Amino acid sequence: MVLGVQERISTKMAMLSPQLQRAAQFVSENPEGVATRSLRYVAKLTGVSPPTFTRLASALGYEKYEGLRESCRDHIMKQGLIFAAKAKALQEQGPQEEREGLFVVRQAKSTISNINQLLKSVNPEQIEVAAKNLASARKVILVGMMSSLPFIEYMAYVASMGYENWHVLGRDSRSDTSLINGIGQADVALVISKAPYALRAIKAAEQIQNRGTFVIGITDKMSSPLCQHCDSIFIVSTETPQFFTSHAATLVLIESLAGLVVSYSDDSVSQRIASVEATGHKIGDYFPKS
Amino acid sequence: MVLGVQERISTKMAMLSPQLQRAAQFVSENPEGVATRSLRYVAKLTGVSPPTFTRLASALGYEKYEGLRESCRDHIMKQGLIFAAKAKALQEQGPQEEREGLFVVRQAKSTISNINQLLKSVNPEQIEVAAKNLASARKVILVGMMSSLPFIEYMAYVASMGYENWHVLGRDSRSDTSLINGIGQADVALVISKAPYALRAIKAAEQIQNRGTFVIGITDKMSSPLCQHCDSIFIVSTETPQFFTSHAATLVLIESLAGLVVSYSDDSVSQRIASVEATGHKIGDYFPKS
DNA sequence: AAACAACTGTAACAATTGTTGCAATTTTAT
DNA sequence: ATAAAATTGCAACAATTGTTACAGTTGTTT
Repeated sequence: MVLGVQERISTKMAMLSPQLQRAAQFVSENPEGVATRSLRYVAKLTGVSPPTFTRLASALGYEKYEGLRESCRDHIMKQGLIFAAKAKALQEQGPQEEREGLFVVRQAKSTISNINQLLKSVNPEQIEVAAKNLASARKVILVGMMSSLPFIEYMAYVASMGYENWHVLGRDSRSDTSLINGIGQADVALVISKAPYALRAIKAAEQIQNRGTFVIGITDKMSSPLCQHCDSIFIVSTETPQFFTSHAATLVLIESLAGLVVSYSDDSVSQRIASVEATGHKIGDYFPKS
Repeated sequence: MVLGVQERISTKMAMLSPQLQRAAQFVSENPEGVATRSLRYVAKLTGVSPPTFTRLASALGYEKYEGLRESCRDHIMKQGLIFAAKAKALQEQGPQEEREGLFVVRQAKSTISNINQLLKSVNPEQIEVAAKNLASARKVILVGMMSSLPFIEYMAYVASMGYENWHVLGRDSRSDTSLINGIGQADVALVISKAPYALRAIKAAEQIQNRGTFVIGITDKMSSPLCQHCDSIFIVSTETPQFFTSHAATLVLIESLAGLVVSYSDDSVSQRIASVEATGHKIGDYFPKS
């Protein structure tokens, strides 16, 4: 079988010179451009000299540049065919269709619809207020169990780059009690709970609120037991035609919150974020030069 | 508004000379060909002399042949944007981009665009194959560090309801080594790594692949260092206008994968999922009557 | 520190491109 | 039937294309 452009690039990318990598990345991201425009034009667009692309072609195992271009043509033709099938699938949308290949399309569709619903139902001001609260809190408690825990941990990870006072509750039960005992009115909690609602998350929200702490909740329905223990509640749908529920729309809200929190913080926070990443590079946590 | 190729052809087709009609028909049926190949090549394919196409261009109201070609390029690009039409509905939100209250909207917009790109670029068959591999693997190793870890853990959580042979690598470094040593050709690994790429994730993928294990990768660019250590790679964009990157589109892919894996499993798996949840209710993990 | 190899842009190149003038052919009008 | 008009392909053209040899630069090794 003949290899496609993308395969060739992903295999050989590592052993290419800097400029060739730059060219390769462009080809990988704009195969239509390579297929439809001239070498010189593409070179100018990439900010690389024309010969670089001739060299890239032979580095990828093509005899001439025309070979690479031919591969790009193939790529867009194939994509067009696959795409036609996807588009048709999207139109059909009949519930009788159990075709497995269109799984992603269905998932994507329901996610987009969930996101739209989030936008319609949510009050921008409410997000602002929540973000301001989180940014100015003495301590932030993040609560999430079961399927919600990963998203709480994602939030914690993002926050950990800029803040040191964000804590996750739910990782292990022993430390949880002491954490709850230490909080008060100056603190803020963010709780995520989706059906089926983890009892511990609801109980935790209740206890935290009883201590006078401001509780922000993210759940899936107004009828969720979480609602009654929150000072600010966000409803995000998790509906899918699939077996499992989808948390993608929730993630959009979380990412928005995280972004806003940073924007409400002092410069010291953004500086800390930058330095954390720089340190990571120095220590060798990250892959060099990307 | 500027007219497209197809419109121009359909309006003027009747008043064209025989040869020009022949050429026009070809253009109408193969706009990709016109966009990607040379005039002379297209002429030979159509069985018409080269000048005919130059004349067709001016007959259709283009200044030069390049104008016609440019129109064909547009036509190709448009195809990829059918899904993006959905996103257009969001843009009616207005151009007051600077307002902070629209943070969610911007986040939502870029997420939807990322999802669209996922649909465009991903091959349904490839997902099917990956899911089948995961479903039939002796052992599944999940790898993710830094910001990707929460999503790996989410996948692990979902899988844990139906399978017992899924393991997360990266929670602590000690158990990792022994885990890697125990794997072989019958196993499958799923690795997620986004820029900045965690060195440990890349190294892990490398080691795992060296042991003959099938490696499925999810990353953000073809130029990612993860690519070269994967047997199957998915590219999902994380672009946002914001400071942080967005993992929402990645989550859509993960959720699709998870759903497909279950659909490829025996009934025993779905039964197990049901019983796990039932047990959870009995033990009191979950909030009653939901 | 010197010698080496690898990388990359400049400039000249041969090939190929799109275009146009012209002549041969067909069509239309008288 | 004849002339005029329109259509079409051939061939020569200028422009642009992809390629290659060369030289300056870089970073590496001895």
